[in-house]
Amino acid sequence: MLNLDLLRREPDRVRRAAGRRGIGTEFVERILQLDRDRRAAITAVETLKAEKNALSAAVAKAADKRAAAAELRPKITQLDAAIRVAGTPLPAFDEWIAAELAEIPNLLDDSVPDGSDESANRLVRAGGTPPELGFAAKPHWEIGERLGIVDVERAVRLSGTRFAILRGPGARLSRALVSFFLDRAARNGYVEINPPVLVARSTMWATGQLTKFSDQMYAFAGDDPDDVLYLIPTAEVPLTAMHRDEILAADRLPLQYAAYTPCFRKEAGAAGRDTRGLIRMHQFEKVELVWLTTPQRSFDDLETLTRNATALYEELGIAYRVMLLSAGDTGFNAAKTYDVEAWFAGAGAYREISSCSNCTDFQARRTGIRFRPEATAKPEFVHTLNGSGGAVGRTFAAVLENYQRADGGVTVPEVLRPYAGFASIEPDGSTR
RNA sequence: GGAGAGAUGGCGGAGCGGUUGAACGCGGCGGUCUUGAAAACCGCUGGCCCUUCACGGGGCUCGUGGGUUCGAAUCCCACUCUCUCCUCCA
Repeated sequence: MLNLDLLRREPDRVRRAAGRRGIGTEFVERILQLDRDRRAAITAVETLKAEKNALSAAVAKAADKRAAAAELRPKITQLDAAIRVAGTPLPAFDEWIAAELAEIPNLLDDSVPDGSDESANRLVRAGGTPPELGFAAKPHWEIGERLGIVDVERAVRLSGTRFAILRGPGARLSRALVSFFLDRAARNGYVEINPPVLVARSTMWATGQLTKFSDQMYAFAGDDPDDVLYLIPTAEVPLTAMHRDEILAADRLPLQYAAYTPCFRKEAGAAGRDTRGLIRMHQFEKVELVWLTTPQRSFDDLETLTRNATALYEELGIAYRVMLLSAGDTGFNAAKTYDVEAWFAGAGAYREISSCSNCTDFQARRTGIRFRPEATAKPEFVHTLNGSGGAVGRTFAAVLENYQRADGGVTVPEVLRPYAGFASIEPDGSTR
């Protein structure tokens, strides 16, 4: 949610940002007008209330309270009526303004390049080199099925499309990735969290997901319509909302959290995209990294977070590149986003594997997470960052594609061997 | 699912319906003392909103929403949440 104060002070800045994202700017004047009307109403109500309070105080001070009260009653009755009339439009103003404000995406950072879509994303850096396989690379689903470690057919029987079963060494390799990711997160100072994956509606709203992923989320309706629980589309939701409505001590910042969770997305609107393989699932696992930090350092922290993500692929020996998303491609909550893309030999392309964003104070304002810069200072909103520190399914797929051998077997990247307990998956599905 | 208890500031914990936005303690900040620190002592210390260049002024806020009253943290109603016990369960 944007700061109304900012919109009052720098409406042009808000208009410019909205323009860069390719959305209309009429809302700015609409909100400013509502805000003017609202403030006029507040002033009117409060003047009347002050008058009334003064009368009550006079009663409290009077020697004969009963008599004083009786004498002032008509005047107070009159004021009550005036207060009611003057205050009537207030809740409506608040609602309208909040509703308008809730629909505005975050302001973009100046470093975000112009552009309406991913074609304008800017390459920031790249690491590693795609492997020279010397034979026709297969897509991961073919490798996985041939080895008997990925079973899509039976998963479809259980749950429908966009589900997969990992089996034997496949399941084990996947678990090895999880341990590897979590160990690296711990090494980088993240506190591991095991959060609920089912959260209340208010939590979803607070983290800005109801606008962003509203048609993406699975929900369980209870008997009561308000009694709804959502399956998280990312652990960003519980990790960020954990400190909801808190005022954090400045010396506790930054807080760094890592959580390994399943994630659930309907993938509405992705019909026909990535229908094969493990890239786009209704249920997938990842390790999510979240920072709660200060405005002074949040953009530096975004660099650190992004490096935490890319370091994983360096260790795994998988080529990657970092893209700075253009204005039009940057998500609702984010002021700036880097996508980390890993090389997929079977696809012969880089595919998104982590998305690291600085949401500045945008989510914190909705979530009510603040900190006190100095012991005596007023609380300020924290800045929140999030990014995946290991997408399990996609990385699993990338390992199969980049480490496939001519004979159909797969070599396990060095760093994963201690976790997996084997160094390769042989063509017959055995491990070695 | 059944029964009971409770919700007050960063934390703990008081609070006859009337200058109580809230005693007291802890914590935090500032000061005195000290070479420095500790201890001791003194002072300050919730949040949100409107208004003001500023000083300041005003309003709201004791889980949430209503009600009674000239006046509610204190009385009434509803809701939400938390805790304890029982039941069930990985």
